[in-house]
Amino acid sequence: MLVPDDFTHAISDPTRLRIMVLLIQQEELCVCQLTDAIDVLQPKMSRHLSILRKKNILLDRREGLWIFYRLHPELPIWAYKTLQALSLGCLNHQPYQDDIVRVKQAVTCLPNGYRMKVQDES
Amino acid sequence: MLVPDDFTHAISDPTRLRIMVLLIQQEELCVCQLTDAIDVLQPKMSRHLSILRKKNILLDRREGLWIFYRLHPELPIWAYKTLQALSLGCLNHQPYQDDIVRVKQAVTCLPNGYRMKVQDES
DNA sequence: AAAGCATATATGCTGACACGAATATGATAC
DNA sequence: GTATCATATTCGTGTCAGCATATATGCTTT
Repeated sequence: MLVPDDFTHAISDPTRLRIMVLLIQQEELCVCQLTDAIDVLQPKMSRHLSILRKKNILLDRREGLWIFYRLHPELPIWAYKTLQALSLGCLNHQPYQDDIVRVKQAVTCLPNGYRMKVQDES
Repeated sequence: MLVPDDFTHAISDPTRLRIMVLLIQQEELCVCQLTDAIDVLQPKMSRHLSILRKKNILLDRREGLWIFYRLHPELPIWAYKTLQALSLGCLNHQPYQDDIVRVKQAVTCLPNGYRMKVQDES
């Protein structure tokens, strides 16, 4: 079960906080989308996701080549509210604002096993 | 100005989180009361308070021998809400529950420059 | 269906760096 | 001088990034 000390440690790393802010907004994202949005090397992303997963803060789901991550459905209410309040502050700052923009422009994962660059929507 | 990364780092240390949970509930506490409640060595307490003070998360005020700490009045709203949500979770766990009990039993700071052990209220 | 290849993700390992604990010392108020 | 609180130093520990490599899945070809 998630305890406050584990939770605060988990979100104290800048990369992990960026992941959490994205997943509060985006419901579900695969590793490559997160890697593109936050612009880190893939092993680094994978390691941080592993930490969040092992603490039952994130839940993963495999679909073909991709592994999708989302907030753990049994995340305690206090933890969820903490994330909400925190992300409120993050959305006024960088790099969180740009992360949101980038994740929407990031590649899409397709059922046929390929990734597709999203076209400019304007 | 306080940014999310600094804030999450500040509350990621167990001792500092315990301090914050106490100060969300108790308005204002002096160093010796905090030291008694959390039961750490005084230099350790002082160092963690210094970190929170320098980040404008806590504000200090000297009164004679004692230095009182409280939440910084200009703490951003998102940070305050984050602390509220977090402390909600902490109050279901140890050592936070006992901290509250101990801080109420802790010594009182008197205007004459001495400390007095609080009598059992029961 | 099996082999070979490409892509997505995870993990061992290592070096660099940051952080906390404890002790001792310094500063301020009375 | 005594009490409260802050700071400096040392030291051990933990953690992160980056690289190399391993694993898993899905296509394609035969």
